[in-house]
Amino acid sequence: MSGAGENQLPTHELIYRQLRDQVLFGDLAPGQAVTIQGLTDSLGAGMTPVREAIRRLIAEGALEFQGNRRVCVPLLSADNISELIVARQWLDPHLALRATERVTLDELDELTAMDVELDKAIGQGDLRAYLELNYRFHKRLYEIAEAPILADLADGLWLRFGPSLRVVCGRMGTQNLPDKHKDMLAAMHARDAERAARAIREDVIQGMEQVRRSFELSAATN
Amino acid sequence: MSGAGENQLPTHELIYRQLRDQVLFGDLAPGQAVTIQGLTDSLGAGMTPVREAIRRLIAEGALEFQGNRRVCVPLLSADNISELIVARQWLDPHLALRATERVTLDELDELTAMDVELDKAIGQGDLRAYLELNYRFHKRLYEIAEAPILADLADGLWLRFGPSLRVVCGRMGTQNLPDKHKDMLAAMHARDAERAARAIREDVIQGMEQVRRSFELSAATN
DNA sequence: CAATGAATAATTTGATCATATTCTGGCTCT
DNA sequence: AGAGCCAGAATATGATCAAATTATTCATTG
Repeated sequence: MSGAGENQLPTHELIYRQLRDQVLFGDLAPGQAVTIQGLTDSLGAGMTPVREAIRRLIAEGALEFQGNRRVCVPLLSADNISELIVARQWLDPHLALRATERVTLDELDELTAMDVELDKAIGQGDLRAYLELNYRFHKRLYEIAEAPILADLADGLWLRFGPSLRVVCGRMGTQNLPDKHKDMLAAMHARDAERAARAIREDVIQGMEQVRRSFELSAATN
Repeated sequence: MSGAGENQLPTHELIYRQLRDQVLFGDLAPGQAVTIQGLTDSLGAGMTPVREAIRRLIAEGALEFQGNRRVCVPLLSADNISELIVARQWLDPHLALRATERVTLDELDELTAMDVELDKAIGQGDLRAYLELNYRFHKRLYEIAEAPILADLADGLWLRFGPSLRVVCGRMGTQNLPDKHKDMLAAMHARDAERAARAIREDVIQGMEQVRRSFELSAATN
């Protein structure tokens, strides 16, 4: 068991992760078409792995299959956004509560370090870094909650609003981005699960309502 | 435009649906291995469509990828079951509440008819029919709620406990299966959304706790 | 005569399959 | 029991066929 020269992941897994990140961090715009042949070219892989990655992302709601045989990045409706808000408003606090009951001091340090990085990204106006770090912060929280099924559900929601989030943040700049993480980390330190859950709930609401407002604005101007 | 000889669905979609039903209604036992070549033989399709169907089901949590290149039907742990109970206890009542606000009289008749069929299946001890009708009843409710994302989440949970549910019901017989549907239908008729939500919550708890108890028993005897 | 529209041709893209290659797991032999 | 070999299954590629969208042409009309 060297652990060093371990086999690399299969191609379809790599393609999946690349495409997933592109959706999650808004490299693909909402409504944009995704073609198999386009990806075989741009990612330099055969069609079988690409097909599998696309099917997976469709199943997760990250991509949309359009009746005919076209695939695209979903364009959210106002109702969709409301649903996402409702779902996250329940899932995220629930997971934060569980995480507070289970978190170790090492993990708290880890989360704190991530939040420092996050602040740095906001300060530098680095949108991509903000999106990535913010996601990883929440994702780490899901893991600590030790509820793999609920974590899967919460994780899947990010894929659905990722593209829209990028658009919204691109318009508003990185200054007034939500970050209630400090409240939450303090609550976790104090082992006050209820307060941690409340803090996360506010973080979620603040971020998601921004998406909703931005959507309503763009709907009005169009 | 005859509309008669419309094009049949693509093979990968057909394979997906067949496999999905097999998982959902317990034709595949928990822990059972699922091989690509086995399916190409038994379903008479090429490997590409089979691969795509399997990836999709893995993404939905209906199948499990086991590190190496093996795939199997997931074996639930006690913690997994607790998570599923928590998730359904929130999702199903929420969707029932929305459905009550939107349901038409025709749809109520439709649900009532399904429940009659369900009673018939229970009376005849037809387990497969019970599982299928019970699923379709809840699924129809999800559709009526007009919340596609939340419905997707709820729908995905069925795939996770489908195999275990079959095992449990097989052990207990069809007599004391949960069916709080009559309470719920009455509440929907009266447009009492809160009561409908409570009824569904009891239905869910009753069914899922049975799974949990059965799991604990089998864990104790093993 | 210019412009619009339908019908058809051409190109692009998706779906499926057959085949080659690689890796895992079991079995045997020492 | 441990190392190496063998069988079988999964991964990945490219070719082939089918479908859909786009481009083009021609006829008809104002």
